Amino acid sequence: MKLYNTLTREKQEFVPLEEGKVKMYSCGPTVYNFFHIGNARPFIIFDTLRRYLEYRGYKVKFVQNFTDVDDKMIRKAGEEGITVKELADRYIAEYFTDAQGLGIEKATVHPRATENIDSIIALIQTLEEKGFAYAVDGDVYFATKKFEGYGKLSHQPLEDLESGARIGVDERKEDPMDFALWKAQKPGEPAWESPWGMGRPGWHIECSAMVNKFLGETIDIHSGGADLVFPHHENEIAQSEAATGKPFAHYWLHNGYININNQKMSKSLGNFFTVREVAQEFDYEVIRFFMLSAHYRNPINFSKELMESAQNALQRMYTCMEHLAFLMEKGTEGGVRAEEQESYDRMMNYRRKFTDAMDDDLNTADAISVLFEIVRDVYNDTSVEHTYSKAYCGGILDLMRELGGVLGLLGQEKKQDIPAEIVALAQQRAQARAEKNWALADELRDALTKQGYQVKDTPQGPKISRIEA
RNA sequence: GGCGCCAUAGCCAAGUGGUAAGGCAGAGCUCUGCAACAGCUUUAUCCCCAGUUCAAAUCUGGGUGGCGCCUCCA
Repeated sequence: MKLYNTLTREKQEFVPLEEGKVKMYSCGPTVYNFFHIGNARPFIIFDTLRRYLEYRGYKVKFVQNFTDVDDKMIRKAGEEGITVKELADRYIAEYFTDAQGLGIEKATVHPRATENIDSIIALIQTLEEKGFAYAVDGDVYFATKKFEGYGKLSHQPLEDLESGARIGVDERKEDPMDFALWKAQKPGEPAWESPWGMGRPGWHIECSAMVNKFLGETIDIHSGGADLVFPHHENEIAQSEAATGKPFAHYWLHNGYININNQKMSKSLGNFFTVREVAQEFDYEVIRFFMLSAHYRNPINFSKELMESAQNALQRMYTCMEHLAFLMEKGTEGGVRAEEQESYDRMMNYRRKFTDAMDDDLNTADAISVLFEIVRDVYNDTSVEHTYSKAYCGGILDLMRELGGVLGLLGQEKKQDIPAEIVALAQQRAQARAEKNWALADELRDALTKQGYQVKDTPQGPKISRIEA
């Protein structure tokens, strides 16, 4: 499998540190609000990477943190008149609601910054002892000039970063590029005891500390949004490698942005959508499908039209699965028949095409197109008028579930619970139709509609479904 | 100023040296009591110019047009 590594700027064959195992860390959300669709992209992408690695047989240890104390948290908690912890608890719960909807599996560990203060302090102390950090008035800063590799991820020499810096220079810092590891407490802020007095961790240090605590000094894959390359990930490398003297992460993966009308999504432009609000109009799965329908490193636009397009595309897959399920139900026992074998083998070969796509830097767009090729082949090779073996139909259906499952899709084959009286009405209508009593049939359909159900006469017989509000 | 990305049909989007995947929408057709569903068919020479090559969307150079990072940010 090849992965594009931001560190080397090329696609590289993935070789884990330890055979058969993968240690992976992804930067999680700051839990001060519902997460938006821009946040959702890395969650979905790297969940998919994790699923694929597991599909390939790797044992994956995946860690994703929650940043549960920072300036935004403190401000929001103040606005709402609750504690930072209450705010964090609330939005961590909301995170899991949306994440579950999106088919994002729980990480092996979801550490919270505030529950790992000890590790954070220990790491800062190590940096201080080794001369990479200095304390000023209860703040502690990382001395970027002391770390030789600074800039290797963003491929920018320190001088260039400095000359481009637009930040207001804090006079107490030895260098404009130095960043805070520990921040002294300000009145009313949550704080923890430390060798430098009461305070709280800076943003970057928590990831370094938690990677080290839960995964070790060197990990395989570190991922996040493209905007984290600098300064966040650059700083993580500096902190971790300065402390351990060892490589921090072998592969750095970054996903592209989501834009709204080619504009970056941002609060100041007011053009952002939370996953929660989009999910009111579209299924969570549509959001996931949309995210995976382009390569993860490309920027993508978000719009209602594109979501509708994704919704219809996804429906095509489910319809095909229903078609297969119908054929299977009336299928014959025993194995795949001789006359089905060629078709069956051809279908199974798509598995290889699918993994080839995924092996190529997680080309989910191509992988999805393979699924559609299967759909087309299914319709070419089968018809509701014929009978096939259960093994043949079921085999293809399972293949679609298997490959869809790798993408975290196609797991929603819904069996709607239709009340018995509704089913009875539909049966009466079917009877009326059989007797060509169209008037009665239409009357019964109206009755069903009144009760909130619609019936469609498909080649597989009448299909009842609840009318969505 | 430094570093980088992108430009493929109405829309979305793969492909990155061998003669343009896939999806959505549209159109036509099949099916059909009606309605709806569903299926099939169908739509491009790849931003422009020059070059390398037997062969380029794919490589090189030059344009043009978008965008991002360098500041909290997924």
